[in-house]
Amino acid sequence: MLQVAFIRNNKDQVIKKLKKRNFNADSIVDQVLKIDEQRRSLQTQLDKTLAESNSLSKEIGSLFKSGEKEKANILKEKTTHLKETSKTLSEDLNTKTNELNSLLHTIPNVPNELVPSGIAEDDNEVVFKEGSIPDLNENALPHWDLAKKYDIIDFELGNKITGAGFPVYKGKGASLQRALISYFLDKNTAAGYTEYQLPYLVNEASGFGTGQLPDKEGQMYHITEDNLYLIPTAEVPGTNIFRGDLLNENDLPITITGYTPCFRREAGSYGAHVRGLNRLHQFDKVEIIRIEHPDNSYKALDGMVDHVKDILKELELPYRILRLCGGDLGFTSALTYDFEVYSTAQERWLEISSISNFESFQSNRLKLRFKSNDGKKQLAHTLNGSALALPRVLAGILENCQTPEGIAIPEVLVPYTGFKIID
RNA sequence: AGAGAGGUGGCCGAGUGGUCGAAGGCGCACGCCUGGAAAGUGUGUAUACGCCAAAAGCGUAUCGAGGGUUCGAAUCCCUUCCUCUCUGCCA
Repeated sequence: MLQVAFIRNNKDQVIKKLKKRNFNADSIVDQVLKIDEQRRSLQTQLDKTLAESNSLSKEIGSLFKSGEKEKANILKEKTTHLKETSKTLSEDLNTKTNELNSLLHTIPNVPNELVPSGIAEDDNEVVFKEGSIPDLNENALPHWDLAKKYDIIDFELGNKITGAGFPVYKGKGASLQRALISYFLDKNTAAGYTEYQLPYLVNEASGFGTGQLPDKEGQMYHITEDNLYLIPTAEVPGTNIFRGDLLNENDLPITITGYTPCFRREAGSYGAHVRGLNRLHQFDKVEIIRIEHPDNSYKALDGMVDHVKDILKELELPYRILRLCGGDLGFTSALTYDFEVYSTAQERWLEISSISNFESFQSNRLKLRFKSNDGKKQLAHTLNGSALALPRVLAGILENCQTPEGIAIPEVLVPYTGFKIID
Protein backbone atom coordinates (compact mmCIF):
# COMPACT_ATOMS: atom_id res chain seq x y z
CA MET A 1 0.00 0.00 0.00
CA LEU A 2 1.34 3.40 -0.98
CA GLN A 3 1.55 6.20 1.56
CA VAL A 4 -0.95 8.99 1.09
CA ALA A 5 1.67 11.63 1.76
CA PHE A 6 3.82 10.11 -0.96
CA ILE A 7 0.95 10.21 -3.43
CA ARG A 8 0.17 13.78 -2.45
CA ASN A 9 3.73 14.95 -2.95
CA ASN A 10 4.42 12.97 -6.12
CA LYS A 11 1.03 12.88 -7.75
CA ASP A 12 2.11 13.27 -11.38
CA GLN A 13 5.03 10.90 -11.06
CA VAL A 14 2.87 8.24 -9.45
CA ILE A 15 0.28 8.44 -12.20
CA LYS A 16 2.92 8.43 -14.89
CA LYS A 17 4.83 5.49 -13.51
CA LEU A 18 1.73 3.42 -12.91
CA LYS A 19 0.96 3.74 -16.62
CA LYS A 20 3.83 1.31 -17.12
CA ARG A 21 1.66 -1.27 -15.47
CA ASN A 22 -1.17 -0.28 -17.76
CA PHE A 23 -2.88 1.01 -14.66
CA ASN A 24 -4.77 4.22 -15.12
CA ALA A 25 -4.53 6.00 -11.79
CA ASP A 26 -5.87 9.42 -12.80
CA SER A 27 -9.27 9.30 -11.19
CA ILE A 28 -8.38 7.06 -8.26
CA VAL A 29 -5.53 9.33 -7.20
CA ASP A 30 -7.84 12.32 -7.26
CA GLN A 31 -10.33 10.41 -5.19
CA VAL A 32 -7.69 9.37 -2.69
CA LEU A 33 -6.48 12.92 -2.22
CA LYS A 34 -10.00 14.23 -1.87
CA ILE A 35 -11.00 11.63 0.71
CA ASP A 36 -7.78 12.16 2.60
CA GLU A 37 -8.50 15.85 2.83
CA GLN A 38 -11.97 15.12 4.16
CA ARG A 39 -10.49 12.64 6.60
CA ARG A 40 -8.04 15.20 7.93
CA SER A 41 -10.66 17.84 8.35
CA LEU A 42 -12.87 15.40 10.27
CA GLN A 43 -9.93 14.52 12.47
CA THR A 44 -9.36 18.17 13.28
CA GLN A 45 -13.03 18.74 14.12
CA LEU A 46 -13.19 15.62 16.25
CA ASP A 47 -10.05 16.54 18.15
CA LYS A 48 -11.44 19.98 18.89
CA THR A 49 -14.74 18.56 20.13
CA LEU A 50 -13.01 16.05 22.36
CA ALA A 51 -10.67 18.69 23.69
CA GLU A 52 -13.66 20.80 24.72
CA SER A 53 -15.43 17.96 26.42
CA ASN A 54 -12.24 16.87 28.17
CA SER A 55 -11.79 20.28 29.69
CA LEU A 56 -15.45 20.42 30.73
CA SER A 57 -15.11 17.04 32.40
CA LYS A 58 -12.17 18.28 34.38
CA GLU A 59 -14.17 21.28 35.52
CA ILE A 60 -17.09 19.09 36.53
CA GLY A 61 -14.74 16.94 38.53
CA SER A 62 -13.37 19.81 40.53
CA LEU A 63 -16.82 21.33 41.03
CA PHE A 64 -18.07 18.05 42.50
CA LYS A 65 -15.10 17.98 44.81
CA SER A 66 -15.77 21.45 46.10
CA GLY A 67 -19.45 20.54 46.50
CA GLU A 68 -20.83 22.88 43.86
CA LYS A 69 -23.28 20.35 42.51
CA GLU A 70 -25.61 22.76 40.77
CA LYS A 71 -22.85 24.35 38.73
CA ALA A 72 -21.61 20.90 37.85
CA ASN A 73 -25.03 19.83 36.63
CA ILE A 74 -25.26 22.85 34.36
CA LEU A 75 -21.94 21.91 32.79
CA LYS A 76 -23.09 18.32 32.44
CA GLU A 77 -25.89 19.41 30.21
CA LYS A 78 -23.44 21.25 28.02
CA THR A 79 -21.54 18.05 27.39
CA THR A 80 -24.58 16.27 25.99
CA HIS A 81 -24.44 17.87 22.59
CA LEU A 82 -20.66 17.57 22.48
CA LYS A 83 -21.05 13.87 23.00
CA GLU A 84 -23.46 13.58 20.12
CA THR A 85 -21.20 15.64 17.88
CA SER A 86 -18.13 13.62 18.70
CA LYS A 87 -19.99 10.40 18.14
CA THR A 88 -21.09 11.30 14.63
CA LEU A 89 -17.69 12.80 13.86
CA SER A 90 -15.84 9.69 14.90
CA GLU A 91 -18.23 7.51 12.92
CA ASP A 92 -17.64 9.67 9.87
CA LEU A 93 -13.92 9.60 10.46
CA ASN A 94 -13.99 5.82 10.61
CA THR A 95 -15.95 5.58 7.40
CA LYS A 96 -13.57 7.93 5.63
CA THR A 97 -10.51 6.10 6.89
CA ASN A 98 -11.89 2.77 5.74
CA GLU A 99 -12.89 4.26 2.42
CA LEU A 100 -9.41 5.67 1.99
CA ASN A 101 -7.73 2.41 2.90
CA SER A 102 -9.81 0.31 0.59
CA LEU A 103 -9.00 2.71 -2.23
CA LEU A 104 -5.31 2.56 -1.39
CA HIS A 105 -5.48 -1.21 -1.40
CA THR A 106 -6.46 -1.16 -5.05
CA ILE A 107 -3.43 0.84 -6.17
CA PRO A 108 -0.43 -1.33 -7.08
CA ASN A 109 3.15 -0.49 -6.23
CA VAL A 110 4.95 2.11 -8.33
CA PRO A 111 7.36 0.28 -10.64
CA ASN A 112 11.06 1.02 -10.56
CA GLU A 113 12.73 2.89 -13.46
CA LEU A 114 14.24 -0.35 -14.73
CA VAL A 115 10.91 -2.05 -15.27
CA PRO A 116 10.29 -2.39 -19.01
CA SER A 117 6.87 -1.46 -20.28
CA GLY A 118 4.76 -4.26 -21.65
CA ILE A 119 1.54 -6.12 -21.24
CA ALA A 120 2.33 -9.77 -20.71
CA GLU A 121 4.97 -12.49 -20.26
CA ASP A 122 6.35 -12.05 -23.76
CA ASP A 123 7.37 -8.50 -22.97
CA ASN A 124 9.65 -9.50 -20.10
CA GLU A 125 13.23 -8.62 -20.71
CA VAL A 126 15.87 -11.37 -20.73
CA VAL A 127 18.81 -9.88 -18.88
CA PHE A 128 21.04 -12.90 -18.37
CA LYS A 129 21.49 -16.44 -19.64
CA GLU A 130 23.87 -19.12 -18.48
CA GLY A 131 24.48 -22.84 -18.87
CA SER A 132 24.35 -24.91 -21.96
CA ILE A 133 21.25 -26.75 -22.98
CA PRO A 134 22.18 -30.41 -23.19
CA ASP A 135 21.73 -32.15 -26.48
CA LEU A 136 19.52 -35.00 -25.47
CA ASN A 137 18.74 -37.89 -27.75
CA GLU A 138 15.35 -38.38 -29.32
CA ASN A 139 14.19 -40.62 -26.54
CA ALA A 140 14.44 -37.82 -24.00
CA LEU A 141 11.44 -37.90 -21.73
CA PRO A 142 9.55 -35.18 -19.87
CA HIS A 143 9.87 -35.40 -16.11
CA TRP A 144 6.47 -36.97 -15.53
CA ASP A 145 7.51 -39.93 -17.64
CA LEU A 146 10.90 -40.10 -15.94
CA ALA A 147 9.21 -39.99 -12.55
CA LYS A 148 7.19 -43.04 -13.53
CA LYS A 149 10.07 -44.84 -15.17
CA TYR A 150 12.25 -44.65 -12.07
CA ASP A 151 9.31 -44.84 -9.67
CA ILE A 152 10.27 -41.72 -7.72
CA ILE A 153 7.13 -39.59 -7.87
CA ASP A 154 3.60 -41.00 -7.82
CA PHE A 155 0.99 -38.55 -9.00
CA GLU A 156 -1.87 -41.06 -9.02
CA LEU A 157 -1.23 -41.99 -5.42
CA GLY A 158 -1.52 -38.32 -4.51
CA ASN A 159 -4.86 -38.24 -6.31
CA LYS A 160 -6.04 -41.11 -4.19
CA ILE A 161 -4.91 -39.68 -0.89
CA THR A 162 -5.78 -36.04 -1.47
CA GLY A 163 -6.45 -34.97 -5.03
CA ALA A 164 -4.68 -33.62 -8.07
CA GLY A 165 -1.61 -31.53 -7.34
CA PHE A 166 -0.46 -33.40 -4.25
CA PRO A 167 2.26 -35.74 -5.51
CA VAL A 168 3.89 -38.46 -3.44
CA TYR A 169 7.68 -38.62 -3.61
CA LYS A 170 9.18 -42.03 -3.08
CA GLY A 171 12.58 -43.58 -2.51
CA LYS A 172 15.32 -41.66 -4.25
CA GLY A 173 12.77 -39.05 -5.29
CA ALA A 174 12.06 -38.28 -1.65
CA SER A 175 15.78 -38.29 -0.84
CA LEU A 176 16.50 -35.90 -3.64
CA GLN A 177 13.83 -33.53 -2.33
CA ARG A 178 15.36 -33.63 1.12
CA ALA A 179 18.83 -33.16 -0.33
CA LEU A 180 17.77 -30.09 -2.26
CA ILE A 181 16.18 -28.52 0.80
CA SER A 182 19.32 -29.07 2.88
CA TYR A 183 21.58 -27.87 0.11
CA PHE A 184 19.57 -24.67 -0.40
CA LEU A 185 19.43 -23.94 3.31
CA ASP A 186 23.18 -24.49 3.61
CA LYS A 187 23.87 -22.15 0.71
CA ASN A 188 21.62 -19.50 2.22
CA THR A 189 23.01 -19.68 5.72
CA ALA A 190 26.55 -19.61 4.28
CA ALA A 191 25.55 -16.35 2.61
CA GLY A 192 24.56 -14.93 5.98
CA TYR A 193 20.86 -15.70 6.16
CA THR A 194 19.55 -16.94 9.49
CA GLU A 195 17.56 -20.12 9.25
CA TYR A 196 14.01 -20.12 10.62
CA GLN A 197 11.35 -22.77 10.99
CA LEU A 198 8.05 -21.04 10.57
CA PRO A 199 4.39 -21.88 11.08
CA TYR A 200 2.56 -23.26 8.07
CA LEU A 201 -0.70 -21.71 9.16
CA VAL A 202 -1.19 -17.99 9.62
CA ASN A 203 -3.94 -15.80 10.98
CA GLU A 204 -5.90 -13.15 9.16
CA ALA A 205 -3.72 -10.25 10.27
CA SER A 206 -0.65 -11.90 8.76
CA GLY A 207 -2.50 -12.48 5.51
CA PHE A 208 -3.30 -8.77 5.38
CA GLY A 209 0.21 -7.79 6.36
CA THR A 210 1.88 -9.23 3.31
CA GLY A 211 -1.03 -8.49 1.00
CA GLN A 212 -2.49 -11.93 0.30
CA LEU A 213 -5.69 -10.67 1.86
CA PRO A 214 -8.07 -9.41 0.80
CA ASP A 215 -7.14 -9.60 -2.87
CA LYS A 216 -5.93 -13.16 -3.23
CA GLU A 217 -8.20 -14.72 -0.66
CA GLY A 218 -9.35 -17.37 -3.12
CA GLN A 219 -5.79 -18.54 -3.68
CA MET A 220 -5.19 -19.64 -0.11
CA TYR A 221 -6.61 -22.65 1.67
CA HIS A 222 -8.76 -21.36 4.48
CA ILE A 223 -9.46 -23.30 7.65
CA THR A 224 -12.71 -21.63 8.57
CA GLU A 225 -13.19 -23.40 11.89
CA ASP A 226 -10.16 -21.62 13.34
CA ASN A 227 -9.97 -18.83 10.79
CA LEU A 228 -6.44 -19.71 9.75
CA TYR A 229 -4.85 -19.87 6.32
CA LEU A 230 -2.33 -22.35 4.92
CA ILE A 231 0.67 -20.39 3.78
CA PRO A 232 1.15 -19.97 0.01
CA THR A 233 4.82 -19.07 0.65
CA ALA A 234 7.19 -18.61 3.59
CA GLU A 235 7.11 -14.92 2.76
CA VAL A 236 3.90 -14.64 4.77
CA PRO A 237 5.03 -15.98 8.17
CA GLY A 238 8.60 -14.81 7.54
CA THR A 239 7.83 -11.18 6.84
CA ASN A 240 5.09 -10.99 9.47
CA ILE A 241 7.69 -11.69 12.13
CA PHE A 242 8.29 -7.96 11.94
CA ARG A 243 4.72 -6.74 11.60
CA GLY A 244 4.22 -3.60 13.66
CA ASP A 245 7.86 -3.41 14.70
CA LEU A 246 9.97 -0.33 15.16
CA LEU A 247 13.54 -1.47 14.57
CA ASN A 248 16.79 0.34 15.12
CA GLU A 249 18.83 1.32 12.12
CA ASN A 250 21.63 -0.85 13.46
CA ASP A 251 19.37 -3.92 13.30
CA LEU A 252 19.35 -3.66 9.52
CA PRO A 253 19.70 -5.55 7.35
CA ILE A 254 17.72 -8.49 8.67
CA THR A 255 18.21 -11.57 6.55
CA ILE A 256 16.30 -14.77 7.04
CA THR A 257 15.79 -18.01 5.22
CA GLY A 258 13.36 -20.82 5.78
CA TYR A 259 12.06 -23.98 4.26
CA THR A 260 8.31 -24.49 4.20
CA PRO A 261 5.80 -26.37 2.15
CA CYS A 262 3.56 -24.00 0.21
CA PHE A 263 -0.14 -24.47 -0.40
CA ARG A 264 -1.94 -22.87 -3.29
CA ARG A 265 -5.43 -23.48 -4.54
CA GLU A 266 -4.47 -22.38 -8.06
CA ALA A 267 -8.13 -21.98 -8.83
CA GLY A 268 -8.71 -21.78 -12.54
CA SER A 269 -5.43 -23.36 -13.70
CA TYR A 270 -5.61 -26.27 -16.10
CA GLY A 271 -4.11 -27.69 -19.27
CA ALA A 272 -0.67 -28.85 -20.35
CA HIS A 273 1.08 -26.16 -18.29
CA VAL A 274 -0.03 -27.79 -15.09
CA ARG A 275 1.19 -31.27 -15.96
CA GLY A 276 3.51 -33.18 -13.67
CA LEU A 277 5.45 -30.90 -11.37
CA ASN A 278 4.73 -27.74 -13.31
CA ARG A 279 1.95 -26.55 -11.05
CA LEU A 280 0.98 -28.09 -7.74
CA HIS A 281 -1.30 -27.43 -4.80
CA GLN A 282 1.41 -28.41 -2.35
CA PHE A 283 5.09 -27.89 -3.03
CA ASP A 284 8.30 -27.21 -1.16
CA LYS A 285 10.24 -24.01 -1.25
CA VAL A 286 13.19 -22.41 0.48
CA GLU A 287 12.73 -18.69 0.77
CA ILE A 288 15.07 -15.79 1.48
CA ILE A 289 13.77 -12.58 3.03
CA ARG A 290 15.51 -9.29 3.70
CA ILE A 291 14.49 -6.21 5.67
CA GLU A 292 16.66 -3.39 4.37
CA HIS A 293 17.46 0.25 4.76
CA PRO A 294 15.86 2.07 1.80
CA ASP A 295 19.26 3.31 0.65
CA ASN A 296 20.51 -0.22 0.33
CA SER A 297 17.54 -2.18 -0.96
CA TYR A 298 18.46 -2.25 -4.65
CA LYS A 299 22.00 -3.29 -3.91
CA ALA A 300 20.52 -6.03 -1.76
CA LEU A 301 18.23 -7.08 -4.60
CA ASP A 302 21.23 -7.47 -6.90
CA GLY A 303 22.96 -9.46 -4.19
CA MET A 304 20.02 -11.84 -3.98
CA VAL A 305 20.07 -12.29 -7.74
CA ASP A 306 23.79 -13.09 -7.64
CA HIS A 307 23.21 -15.54 -4.84
CA VAL A 308 20.61 -17.50 -6.79
CA LYS A 309 22.79 -17.39 -9.90
CA ASP A 310 25.54 -19.00 -7.90
CA ILE A 311 23.25 -21.83 -6.79
CA LEU A 312 22.04 -22.56 -10.31
CA LYS A 313 25.56 -22.51 -11.63
CA GLU A 314 26.57 -25.10 -9.08
CA LEU A 315 23.60 -27.23 -10.04
CA GLU A 316 24.73 -26.90 -13.67
CA LEU A 317 21.26 -26.12 -14.90
CA PRO A 318 20.66 -23.95 -17.96
CA TYR A 319 18.75 -20.89 -16.83
CA ARG A 320 17.92 -17.34 -17.71
CA ILE A 321 16.92 -14.25 -15.81
CA LEU A 322 14.00 -12.06 -16.76
CA ARG A 323 13.23 -8.57 -15.66
CA LEU A 324 9.46 -8.52 -15.43
CA CYS A 325 7.62 -5.98 -17.51
CA GLY A 326 5.00 -3.64 -16.11
CA GLY A 327 2.14 -5.88 -17.14
CA ASP A 328 3.60 -9.01 -15.54
CA LEU A 329 4.90 -7.38 -12.37
CA GLY A 330 3.23 -8.50 -9.18
CA PHE A 331 0.85 -6.08 -7.49
CA THR A 332 3.13 -5.39 -4.51
CA SER A 333 6.49 -5.38 -6.28
CA ALA A 334 8.55 -2.46 -7.55
CA LEU A 335 11.06 -4.61 -9.42
CA THR A 336 11.12 -8.37 -9.94
CA TYR A 337 13.62 -10.76 -11.46
CA ASP A 338 12.36 -14.18 -12.44
CA PHE A 339 14.69 -17.12 -12.85
CA GLU A 340 13.70 -19.78 -15.34
CA VAL A 341 15.30 -23.13 -15.87
CA TYR A 342 15.13 -24.75 -19.26
CA SER A 343 13.05 -27.87 -19.46
CA THR A 344 14.75 -29.71 -22.27
CA ALA A 345 12.14 -32.36 -22.80
CA GLN A 346 9.21 -29.96 -22.60
CA GLU A 347 11.15 -27.41 -24.60
CA ARG A 348 10.06 -24.55 -22.45
CA TRP A 349 11.30 -22.37 -19.63
CA LEU A 350 10.04 -23.05 -16.13
CA GLU A 351 9.95 -20.37 -13.45
CA ILE A 352 11.93 -21.48 -10.41
CA SER A 353 12.57 -18.29 -8.56
CA SER A 354 11.15 -14.83 -8.29
CA ILE A 355 13.09 -12.13 -6.48
CA SER A 356 11.44 -8.83 -5.69
CA ASN A 357 11.98 -5.54 -4.01
CA PHE A 358 8.71 -4.28 -2.52
CA GLU A 359 10.33 -1.09 -1.29
CA SER A 360 8.00 0.29 1.39
CA PHE A 361 4.80 -1.05 -0.16
CA GLN A 362 4.61 -4.08 2.12
CA SER A 363 6.11 -2.41 5.15
CA ASN A 364 3.53 0.36 5.01
CA ARG A 365 0.83 -2.23 5.41
CA LEU A 366 2.86 -4.14 7.98
CA LYS A 367 3.76 -0.93 9.85
CA LEU A 368 7.36 -2.11 9.76
CA ARG A 369 9.57 0.87 10.50
CA PHE A 370 12.98 1.66 11.80
CA LYS A 371 14.41 4.52 13.75
CA SER A 372 17.48 5.95 12.12
CA ASN A 373 20.44 7.03 14.18
CA ASP A 374 19.30 10.65 14.04
CA GLY A 375 15.98 9.62 15.61
CA LYS A 376 13.80 9.82 12.53
CA LYS A 377 11.34 7.06 11.83
CA GLN A 378 10.75 5.64 8.38
CA LEU A 379 9.43 2.55 6.68
CA ALA A 380 11.91 -0.20 5.98
CA HIS A 381 12.17 -1.91 2.62
CA THR A 382 11.22 -5.57 2.30
CA LEU A 383 12.54 -8.02 -0.26
CA ASN A 384 12.12 -11.68 -0.82
CA GLY A 385 12.93 -14.42 -3.26
CA SER A 386 12.87 -18.13 -3.70
CA ALA A 387 16.17 -19.90 -3.21
CA LEU A 388 14.67 -22.03 -4.51
CA ALA A 389 11.30 -23.59 -5.37
CA LEU A 390 11.70 -27.35 -5.42
CA PRO A 391 9.36 -28.95 -7.97
CA ARG A 392 10.61 -27.23 -11.07
CA VAL A 393 14.24 -27.51 -10.02
CA LEU A 394 13.52 -31.19 -9.66
CA ALA A 395 11.88 -31.24 -13.07
CA GLY A 396 14.91 -29.44 -14.49
CA ILE A 397 17.32 -31.92 -12.96
CA LEU A 398 15.35 -34.94 -14.11
CA GLU A 399 15.03 -33.71 -17.65
CA ASN A 400 18.44 -32.13 -18.15
CA CYS A 401 20.44 -34.78 -16.37
CA GLN A 402 18.83 -37.82 -17.95
CA THR A 403 21.29 -40.27 -19.50
CA PRO A 404 20.80 -43.72 -20.92
CA GLU A 405 22.03 -45.07 -17.57
CA GLY A 406 19.68 -42.99 -15.44
CA ILE A 407 19.44 -39.55 -13.85
CA ALA A 408 22.92 -38.25 -13.07
CA ILE A 409 22.74 -36.28 -9.82
CA PRO A 410 24.57 -32.91 -9.98
CA GLU A 411 27.87 -33.21 -8.15
CA VAL A 412 27.12 -30.64 -5.44
CA LEU A 413 24.10 -32.67 -4.38
CA VAL A 414 25.84 -36.02 -4.09
CA PRO A 415 27.07 -35.36 -0.52
CA TYR A 416 23.42 -34.67 0.35
CA THR A 417 21.79 -37.55 -1.50
CA GLY A 418 24.40 -40.18 -0.87
CA PHE A 419 23.93 -41.53 -4.39
CA LYS A 420 25.12 -40.41 -7.81
CA ILE A 421 22.46 -41.79 -10.03
CA ILE A 422 18.79 -42.61 -10.07
CA ASP A 423 18.31 -45.76 -12.05
C1' A B 1 -11.15 -29.38 26.47
C1' G B 2 -12.59 -27.95 31.95
C1' A B 3 -11.41 -24.80 36.54
C1' G B 4 -8.72 -20.63 38.36
C1' A B 5 -5.29 -16.31 37.89
C1' G B 6 -3.53 -12.61 34.84
C1' G B 7 -2.20 -9.20 30.39
C1' U B 8 0.14 -1.62 32.38
C1' G B 9 5.89 2.19 28.92
C1' G B 10 12.60 -1.07 26.46
C1' C B 11 12.20 -4.23 31.12
C1' C B 12 10.34 -4.92 36.33
C1' G B 13 6.27 -3.00 38.86
C1' A B 14 2.37 0.47 41.53
C1' G B 15 -2.24 2.07 40.47
C1' U B 16 -10.03 -0.22 41.40
C1' G B 17 -13.95 6.13 38.72
C1' G B 18 -11.55 12.52 38.21
C1' U B 19 -5.49 16.86 38.32
C1' C B 20 -2.99 9.29 35.20
C1' G B 21 0.57 9.11 29.39
C1' A B 22 0.42 6.78 33.93
C1' A B 23 4.29 6.42 40.95
C1' G B 24 8.81 3.86 41.98
C1' G B 25 12.90 1.01 40.25
C1' C B 26 16.10 -0.94 36.35
C1' G B 27 18.02 0.11 31.67
C1' C B 28 19.44 3.85 28.10
C1' A B 29 21.17 9.09 26.59
C1' C B 30 23.43 13.64 27.94
C1' G B 31 25.70 16.68 31.88
C1' C B 32 28.18 17.31 36.74
C1' C B 33 31.63 14.97 40.04
C1' U B 34 36.69 11.96 39.10
C1' G B 35 43.51 11.79 36.92
C1' G B 36 40.31 7.70 34.62
C1' A B 37 36.42 4.42 36.00
C1' A B 38 32.84 2.76 39.58
C1' A B 39 29.75 4.96 43.07
C1' G B 40 27.08 9.45 43.61
C1' U B 41 24.17 13.33 41.44
C1' G B 42 21.04 16.36 37.82
C1' U B 43 18.13 16.30 33.39
C1' G B 44 15.82 13.63 29.70
C1' U B 45 13.83 8.99 27.91
C1' A B 46 6.66 5.73 23.99
C1' U B 47 3.75 5.56 19.49
C1' A B 48 0.11 7.19 15.95
C1' C B 49 -2.88 10.96 13.92
C1' G B 50 -4.14 16.15 13.41
C1' C B 51 -3.06 21.76 13.51
C1' C B 52 1.58 24.59 11.52
C1' A B 53 5.52 26.03 5.40
C1' A B 54 8.68 23.72 9.04
C1' A B 55 10.73 23.44 13.94
C1' A B 56 9.16 24.56 18.62
C1' G B 57 4.65 24.02 20.46
C1' C B 58 -0.38 22.58 21.00
C1' G B 59 -4.56 19.11 20.53
C1' U B 60 -6.46 13.99 20.19
C1' A B 61 -5.99 8.80 20.84
C1' U B 62 -3.42 4.63 22.95
C1' C B 63 -2.57 0.59 29.91
C1' G B 64 -3.62 -7.02 24.86
C1' A B 65 -7.82 -6.01 20.92
C1' G B 66 -12.95 -4.45 19.96
C1' G B 67 -17.49 -2.58 21.93
C1' G B 68 -20.51 -0.50 26.14
C1' U B 69 -21.81 2.31 30.93
C1' U B 70 -20.40 7.45 32.69
C1' C B 71 -19.92 14.52 32.39
C1' G B 72 -15.24 11.60 33.15
C1' A B 73 -12.48 4.67 32.48
C1' A B 74 -5.88 1.61 33.17
C1' U B 75 -9.81 1.17 37.01
C1' C B 76 -16.88 -0.94 36.08
C1' C B 77 -19.71 -4.26 32.22
C1' C B 78 -19.75 -7.37 27.58
C1' U B 79 -17.12 -9.86 23.54
C1' U B 80 -12.53 -11.65 21.83
C1' C B 81 -7.26 -12.95 21.63
C1' C B 82 -3.10 -14.35 24.38
C1' U B 83 -0.14 -16.01 28.83
C1' C B 84 0.42 -18.73 33.45
C1' U B 85 -1.22 -22.67 37.20
C1' C B 86 -4.04 -27.17 38.10
C1' U B 87 -6.96 -31.22 35.76
C1' G B 88 -7.84 -33.97 31.15
C1' C B 89 -5.95 -35.54 26.32
C1' C B 90 -1.73 -36.25 23.25
C1' A B 91 3.32 -36.52 19.30
